[in-house]
Amino acid sequence: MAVRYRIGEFAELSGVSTKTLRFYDEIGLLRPAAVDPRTRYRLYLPQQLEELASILALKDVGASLTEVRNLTNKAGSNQERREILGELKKEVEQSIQMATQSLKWIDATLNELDDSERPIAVVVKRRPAVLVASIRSRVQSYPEIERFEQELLSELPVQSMGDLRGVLWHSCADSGFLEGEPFVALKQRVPSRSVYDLKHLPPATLACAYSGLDFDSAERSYAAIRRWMAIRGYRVAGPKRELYLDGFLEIQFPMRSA
Amino acid sequence: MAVRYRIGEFAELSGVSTKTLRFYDEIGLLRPAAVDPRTRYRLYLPQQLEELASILALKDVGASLTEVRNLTNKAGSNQERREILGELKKEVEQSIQMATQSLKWIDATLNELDDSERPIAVVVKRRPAVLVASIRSRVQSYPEIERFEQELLSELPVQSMGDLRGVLWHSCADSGFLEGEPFVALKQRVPSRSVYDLKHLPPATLACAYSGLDFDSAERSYAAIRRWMAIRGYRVAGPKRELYLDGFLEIQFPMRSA
DNA sequence: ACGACCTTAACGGTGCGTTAAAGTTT
DNA sequence: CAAACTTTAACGCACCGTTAAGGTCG
Repeated sequence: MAVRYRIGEFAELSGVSTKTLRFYDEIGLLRPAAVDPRTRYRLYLPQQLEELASILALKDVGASLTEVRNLTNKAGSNQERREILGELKKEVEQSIQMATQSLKWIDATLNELDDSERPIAVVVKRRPAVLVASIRSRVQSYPEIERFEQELLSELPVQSMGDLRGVLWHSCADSGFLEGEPFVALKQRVPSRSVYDLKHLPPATLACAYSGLDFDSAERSYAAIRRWMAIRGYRVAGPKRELYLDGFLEIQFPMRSA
Repeated sequence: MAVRYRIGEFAELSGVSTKTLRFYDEIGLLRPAAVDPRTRYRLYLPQQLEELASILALKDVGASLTEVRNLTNKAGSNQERREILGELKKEVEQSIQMATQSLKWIDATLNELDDSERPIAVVVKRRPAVLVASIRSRVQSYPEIERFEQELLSELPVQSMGDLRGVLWHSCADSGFLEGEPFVALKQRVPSRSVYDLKHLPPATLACAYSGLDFDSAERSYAAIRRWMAIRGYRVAGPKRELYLDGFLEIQFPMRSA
C-alpha cells in the first residue's frame, strides 16, 4: 500500500503550516494526491514533499505564487521558465537598487536629525504641459524679480489667470548671473502683447520640496533636492520652478535619469 | 480668506489619488484641515502639501504607514525618530542582503536550466530533538551501511519504532574514510542493549534537498546544498542526515551562519 | 440642467494567520 | 470517552484600486 500523509503530518515533514497547504490546494498550486471521498481528508504522497520544496525555493527568492505556478507548471518549456526567471531577476535587481537608495536616504536623514534640523521631504511628481504667460529677465538679485511679476499681473485680465503662479529660474547666482521668468497659468486665451510671452511649461518629471519665502529656507530646500537627486543619479533637465503657494514655496527641479 | 483645496485639487497638486487621501484620512494619517459640515467635503490647507510630502518620502524608503505615523507624529521626540529610522535601516539592509542572495540563486538556476538539468530545490527546516536508536560504524563503501540498518531494525520491537529512519554521515569519502550511523526514531522507551545506542538527534536548522536512492542523484543533491549554503554564507554544523522516504531520500545538512 | 465634482459603502487582490463550529480517528 | 486530528467558513492584515449609488458645485 502506498504511503500517504494526512495534512498535519505532511505539514510537519515539509515545515509549512496546514493552513498554507489548504491555501495552496485552494489556489491550485499544490493539490493533494488524493482526497478521501467520505471524510474529505486531504492525502499527500511523499513525492509531493519535493514538489513543495520547489515551490518554497521559488517563493524564497521573491517569486509571487502566480509566478511560482507558471514556473512549476509541468506543461511549461524551459524557454518559458527562462523568461519568467529573467523577469524575476529584473524585479530583484530593481528592488536592490531602490533599497540601496533608501539606505542612503535614511543615513542622510539620520545625520540631519543629529543636526536637529527637521528633514526636508523630497517627492517626485509628473506634470502635464501648462499654458502660461511670462516675462523673462536678467536681474542682479532675487528680490528684484518681483518687479516683473507685478508687471505681468497688471497686464493680464484677472479672469483669465489660473491659480498657478511662480518663477522659472534659468540660471542662478552660482553661474555668475541670475535669470528669472515669472509666469502665470492661463485659463483662457489672452491677447498677445509684446510685454509678455505666451508659451507652454513643458510636461516634466519633477523633484519637489517645499520652503518658506525667505532666502535661507529656499536655499536649504534647493540643497536637499540636489542631494536627493545626486543619491538617485538624476540630473537637472531644464529651468527650476518656484511655485507660489499660500505663504510658502514649492520648489521643483525638472529631472531625467543620468 | 484662507486658501482651501477640495480633495480633487489637493490630489492633483500632491500627486496622489483621491482614494489614497480618503484612506489616509480614515486611518488618521493625514486628516483634512476641515470638513464642510453640510456637504462633508474634505478641505485641505496648502501647508498640508508639505505634511503629505513628508509622509510620501518616508513611504518611498520602505516605511509602513504605521511607521510613518509614528515618525510624523508631532509629539514624537527626535530620539524616537532616530530609533524608528534605525529599525527601518536594519530592515532595508536585511532586504538588500536577501535580494542579493536571491539574485545569485536565480543566476545559478538559469545556468542549470541551460544545462537542461532540472534544478534541485533547497529549503530550510527546523527540527526539534528526536529520540533515536542507532548503530555507528565505519564502512568502506556506501552500500555497506545497509548491513547495520538491518541489524538495528531486527533488534528493535516493531511497535516502538517511529516512521523516521535514516543514516547520519559523520564523514564522507572525501575525508579518507566513511562513517555512517543508521538510526530509527522511537515512539516508546526501549530496553537498552549493547548492540545499539540510545540518543537524541539534536535540534537543528537544516538545509534540505531531495534525491533518488542512487549514488549519482544523491551526489547532485549534496552538491546543490553545498552551493546553496556557500551562496548564503552558511557552514555545516554536524553530521549530515539522510532520511528514507518512499523510494527516495531527503538529505539534510545541519547548518549555522558562518 | 448638465457635467464635473464630492460623499459613503463595499468588494478585490496577496498570502496566509487566526478563531469557530463541527465531524473523524485513536 | 477524551484528545488530537480533520473539515469548511469567515474575518483580519496592508494599502489602496475600482465600481456603484447617490448628493453638490458652477
